Amino acid sequence: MKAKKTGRPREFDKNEALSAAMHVFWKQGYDGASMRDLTAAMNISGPSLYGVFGDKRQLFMEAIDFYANRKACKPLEVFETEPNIETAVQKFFFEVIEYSTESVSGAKGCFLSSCVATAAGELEGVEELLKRAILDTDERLARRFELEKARGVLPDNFPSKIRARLMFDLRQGLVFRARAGIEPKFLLADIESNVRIILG
Amino acid sequence: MKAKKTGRPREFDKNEALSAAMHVFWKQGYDGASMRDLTAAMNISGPSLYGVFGDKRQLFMEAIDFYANRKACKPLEVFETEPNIETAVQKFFFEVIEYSTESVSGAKGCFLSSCVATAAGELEGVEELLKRAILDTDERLARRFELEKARGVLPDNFPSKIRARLMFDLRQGLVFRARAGIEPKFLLADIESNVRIILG
DNA sequence: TTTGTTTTATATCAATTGATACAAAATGTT
DNA sequence: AACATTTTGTATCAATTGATATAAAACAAA
Repeated sequence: MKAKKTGRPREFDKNEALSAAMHVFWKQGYDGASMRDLTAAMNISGPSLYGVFGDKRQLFMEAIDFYANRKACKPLEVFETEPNIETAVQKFFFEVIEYSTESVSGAKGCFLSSCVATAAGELEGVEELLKRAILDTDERLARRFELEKARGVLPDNFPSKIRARLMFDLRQGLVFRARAGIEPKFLLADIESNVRIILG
Repeated sequence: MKAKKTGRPREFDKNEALSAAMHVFWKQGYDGASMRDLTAAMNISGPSLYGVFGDKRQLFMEAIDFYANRKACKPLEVFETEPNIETAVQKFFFEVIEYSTESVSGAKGCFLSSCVATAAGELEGVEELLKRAILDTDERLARRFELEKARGVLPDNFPSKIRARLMFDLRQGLVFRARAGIEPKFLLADIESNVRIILG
């Protein structure tokens, strides 16, 4: 698959560098993240960055793709693997709160909503990537609901697509509040009512 | 109230300038909006801007205050004045979709979520302003529900606060989707189900 | 008119921005 | 060994950034 290349071998892992870059963007925004901030966090030199990623915009686009397609967002993963649907919805929200409030990397909220959404206003091509990420997520969520309908757990008239969008939008509210510094305990308090709204 | 001042009179309206600045921030983000972008849109010179607002950060903070406290956000206004509660909720979402998708100023989405939320990650004092704006909105929404309970329109056990947060979070989902370029017709399609979820 | 005060306009500052030129270093190929 | 290719590190570029110095302009008070 990966052709052995000639020339001096790269001394860093591309995905690790991408992840580091994503967290800088996540915390500081696209314009707020300088190339020096980025190279420092990625632990590579300027020319190395440009050599691999092209320029700042392309690095950003790859970071979005990394987040949306490669990283395997944990809330979604949990939602798809937890056997019981009610628990799955619970855990989904729990994981959302977990990752949007942990300030280990200093980046609160959600990469898509706190960073990519802002950049969508001025950076060519970003809006389309964001739109695709949203619609894909809607569909992944709906797919699980459909599965539960087929298994007879959810009623036949369960509106999977509407509830999937609802679930995603509620997530949006959570990460927004997290970004604003509202404490996790307040966010956790609404999980149960959210679950009832989505499944009920 | 406003003492007559000596010296050369100001040649521009502060609120108009603030509104213009807000729309630039809205579209381009805090870091993406240069002082030159701002002065051009506000139609004032650099030194005038600094003379009145101090610096870029203070201008931004005033823009947030302008949006949250002075501007009288139209969706909220409509929600509070429409007599019928069901229609009020409908119109609230309709207005949200209206202002977040109209690209007259080129700024889609919501100022708070597409711009302020990003800046909250790095600009001192912004997170607190954002938090206050969210909690205040929660309360304004809940107040209307409480009013309807007192009037006997909503049942006594109606969970006003929870539904207020739910309503605000659904709004968050809408403006996020709007920012991503999802067409208004798709957003409008979910209004009815949103209304039923909030009041039902 | 004179004085004091505030705003305006021009011009420009030092610092930071995204991005490169260049040569040395490290590999595969011949 | 000699060559081609790719990456790395240093040093630096022109352009843009947020912010000012300066003096003329426009007002009120004396």
